[in-house]
Amino acid sequence: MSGTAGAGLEAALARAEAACLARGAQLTELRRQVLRLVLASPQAIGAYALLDQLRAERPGAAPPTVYRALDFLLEQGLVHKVERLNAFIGCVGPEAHAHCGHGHDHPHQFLICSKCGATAEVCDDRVAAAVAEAARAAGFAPSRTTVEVEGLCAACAGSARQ
Amino acid sequence: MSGTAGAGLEAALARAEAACLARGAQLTELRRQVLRLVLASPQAIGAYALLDQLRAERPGAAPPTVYRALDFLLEQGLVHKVERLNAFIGCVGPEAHAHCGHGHDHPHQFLICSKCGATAEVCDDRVAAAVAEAARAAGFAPSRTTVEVEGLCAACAGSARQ
DNA sequence: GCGCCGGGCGATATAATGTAACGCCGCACG
DNA sequence: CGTGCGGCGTTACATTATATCGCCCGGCGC
Repeated sequence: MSGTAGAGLEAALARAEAACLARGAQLTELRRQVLRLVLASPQAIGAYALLDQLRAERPGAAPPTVYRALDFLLEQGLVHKVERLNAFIGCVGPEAHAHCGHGHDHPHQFLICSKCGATAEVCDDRVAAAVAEAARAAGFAPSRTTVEVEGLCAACAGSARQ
Repeated sequence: MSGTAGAGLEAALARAEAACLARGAQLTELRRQVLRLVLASPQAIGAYALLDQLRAERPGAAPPTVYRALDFLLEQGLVHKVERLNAFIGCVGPEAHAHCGHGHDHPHQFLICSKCGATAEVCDDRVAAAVAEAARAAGFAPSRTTVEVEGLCAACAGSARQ
């Protein structure tokens, strides 16, 4: 369900490069490698799984190596963290959201399948609006919002009698 | 902001007891102790902080001690986990929500103040509905939902220039 | 009574996730 | 040059969570 296939991956990396360039941020080789791994993963991937894969290209890699790269990618909105899974997932692409009027810090929600583990990112403005309004009603000034829904994805719900 | 004060704490424990009884679950002494500590905390509290406090009454306590109790309390809906903080917070009370038509697995959202750390639980049906609808639109069958908003609470936003 | 069984828990060990701190290196800038 | 700063290697450590084994105790059937 997730995971950016083949050529799409290269395109996504190119877009990421451009986005960073436009903002004066440097997508270094290490960061690009980590981003590639995250994007290539069909599911949300943990930092240490990422680390294992990274070591194929970069034998000396240690936890800080991958966490620093992830921090950068998170700041740039190129990946998101799925809190419920303590795992990371590539963002569909900030510019993919540009068309709906959002910047690189766009609102997003996750749908996490408890059966197959697939995690889909959706971008529903009504959810974002409802959350923002509920917060304001409580006198709260929101900065960042996490919405994660666990359940059964269409494929799993359809293909299985439980 | 959070934290069930004095007499309210005892009342909440009594209600928890009754809720468990009604469902055939046993609120043992250990579980009651842990619940009391969670409810008494003014903020969301980590498992290990809980463990430290628990050891005052129960010197031999170890991580599994507190995690097992927390698992039970989570299942019973007596506490919630705040994923962004890896911490736990007492539920306002399932029956406090009974009046708005929800069971012990009621929808809820958290407002987490980045300045003072206070975490407030709110229960907004419009948010829940928007999330449920967005999920259904994607062919997704939701079971459990996490909504956590980080930002500035009314007190911190009001009292501070920054 | 006696034995069995299951839940709750003590206790030890270990896994998984995340950070702090130090220092090197390369590069831009004066 | 020298100076500063960002990126990264490296070591050590902190924090969060789980696996496993085994005891005890209470209920239940015989």
